[in-house]
Amino acid sequence: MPAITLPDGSVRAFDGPVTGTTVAAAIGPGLAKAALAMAVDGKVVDLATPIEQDATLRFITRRDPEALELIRHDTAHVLAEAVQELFPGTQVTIGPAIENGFYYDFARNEPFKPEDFAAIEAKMREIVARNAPFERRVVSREEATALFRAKGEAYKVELIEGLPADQEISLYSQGDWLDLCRGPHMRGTGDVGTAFKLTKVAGAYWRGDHRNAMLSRIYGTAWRDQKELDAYLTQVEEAEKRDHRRIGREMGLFHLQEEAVGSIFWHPKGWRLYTVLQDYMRRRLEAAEYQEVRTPQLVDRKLWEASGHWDKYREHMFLATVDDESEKDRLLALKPMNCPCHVQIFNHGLRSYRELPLRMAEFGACHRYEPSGALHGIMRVRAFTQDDAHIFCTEDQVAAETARFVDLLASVYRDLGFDSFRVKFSDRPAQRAGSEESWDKAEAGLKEACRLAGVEYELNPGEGAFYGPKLEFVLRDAIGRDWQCGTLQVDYVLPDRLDAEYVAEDSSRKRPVMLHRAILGSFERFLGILIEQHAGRFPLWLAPVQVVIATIVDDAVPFAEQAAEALRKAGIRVALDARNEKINRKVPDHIEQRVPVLAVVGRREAEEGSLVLRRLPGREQETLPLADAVARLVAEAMPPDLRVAENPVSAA
RNA sequence: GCCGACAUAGCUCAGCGGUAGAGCAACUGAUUCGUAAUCAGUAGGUCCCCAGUUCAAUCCUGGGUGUCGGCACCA
Repeated sequence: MPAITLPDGSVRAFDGPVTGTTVAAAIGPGLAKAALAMAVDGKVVDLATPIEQDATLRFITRRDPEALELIRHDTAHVLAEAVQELFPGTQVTIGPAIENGFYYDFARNEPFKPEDFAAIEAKMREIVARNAPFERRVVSREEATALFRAKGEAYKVELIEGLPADQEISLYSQGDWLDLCRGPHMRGTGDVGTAFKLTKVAGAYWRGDHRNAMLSRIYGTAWRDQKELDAYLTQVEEAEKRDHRRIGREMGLFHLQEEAVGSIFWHPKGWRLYTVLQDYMRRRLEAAEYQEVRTPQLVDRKLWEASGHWDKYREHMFLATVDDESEKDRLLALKPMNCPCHVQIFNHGLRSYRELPLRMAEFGACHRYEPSGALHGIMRVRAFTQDDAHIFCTEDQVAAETARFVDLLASVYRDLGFDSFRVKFSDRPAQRAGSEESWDKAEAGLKEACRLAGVEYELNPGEGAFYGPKLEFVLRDAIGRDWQCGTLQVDYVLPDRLDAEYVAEDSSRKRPVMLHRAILGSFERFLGILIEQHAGRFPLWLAPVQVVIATIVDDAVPFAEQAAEALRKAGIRVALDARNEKINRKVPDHIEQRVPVLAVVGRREAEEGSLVLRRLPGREQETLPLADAVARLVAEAMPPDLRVAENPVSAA
């Protein structure tokens, strides 16, 4: 006699087990029509699932948040049926709902092509129109295996065999077609609707393992209705407009070419942006009591053998030799990391415990031979510069240094326009250096440090560095994408391998602990993120060109030059546009170039010695005497770390 | 690295088995103009590279390189 509690608190009793379909019908025809699935005691299940005991029940309609996942999952099933109807012999594997859509992986000798989409989508619409009910059936393991084996679905057989012994095996059919699936599903294929679109094909390894067969994956997007689909497609277009590669080209920041794959040619404007960021970081590090160093690019393999890189990461390292008989036995490697070199500086001379914690920073230029398929604009390159530092400290200092670092990192992110970040804790990976005891110690130490620093994290098992556990700091950008930037890694291994030591208070020799840490990660990657975050319209203090002075007539040029000089002397990055073009033309040109401030000078301004300031792409403008304009812009362009506090503490 | 697509002027793109075209940009000239693209003219190409097929290849075939979308990788 189940008593069913509805979201409004009302209770309905039934004589025996009832399905959601029955309950919905009992409540009203409108609901019966709208209910796609239901949440029983919070768990989403098919509407046709019998409810046998007292429960709370909530119906899921198209407007509920859960509907999207159901729609997408069902669309994946419809896709799979369509594909098997059109391309006999294709095997199905898995097809989950994902953010914004779904995919389905198929095993087929010939991969699908985008040209196939039109036919597949047409068939999908046909299947949706059939509105075959999704019917769930629980079968025995043997029955399921035999069924899929008979259909020649080797991957499904493998999936079934991999399921835990106690797991129920369910099949979902839609008309004549059927799939191994956990569910839940909506009532029938008609509930999918028509707001879906196949978006791309891609290869994907079976079970995500590169040693396995390559499957053919079809991606799609699916929404409640056409309006949502259109909105999504528009949003994708907008995201493309922020692509750092596109903006980099449009603003003339950098370029890439095949003679230096994975390395960036920074153009003057791009390099200005880079150095502005670097100058800022340098000030922050100095204020946080780091000492900056610079270490070699080319280092003998001996050091990499000692550090352990030669063993574990040789295939990612660029090697260099000299074509000279006397050098024939020397093999150099471009550094992929800075840490071994920093230990060399630490080791140069006897260190005292009094020097710890010793924070050694370097804007370290590194080279790594990344797989060709991983390269992506300036975000994933083979030559990059880390805002790297290593903190040599005692075990007791790890917690305080972690807290200190997290404070610095949070403040830097805030200054750069990112208000929140997530922290992931990555523990020991399969391939690693160091003893189990040292890993136990390092992991426990870092967790304790997080606790003391008040850092909340999510666990990221098996993703630590080969020498130690790490914290990863993940930023979310303006359009909701996540970027892993900062990192903090605890390392007991490298000091040992490279024999770092200091003289302790009791005059014994002790090993320091090393904390590897970065805030931006790499300048290249971070600048890519920053470009996309701001869509190229940087805050004034970061903009490569802060002000353009645009003239209206030639008579205004001498004063415009004078004004440019005044701004330049005041530290403003200014350019003069004295082209023989109308102001009507200059305005859109500089909007496209994402110049933050346009200063217009016509005959009138030249005569009275003023500037008309206009914040692009806005339309408002104000006229100021030159000196006032300079003062105003200087104040506004001040980097956040140099700004005078809003409410300065008065001197005692 | 793997699967697929793509590579034509600085940029965006069109084109065709008979050695290429537009718009914008560039350059020259005219215009001196008041806030979202002034007018006219000129110049600009190894059609990614290397082979092959063909009387003839930018186009067809094969190989390579790079880029793009995924997958895998990311110390």
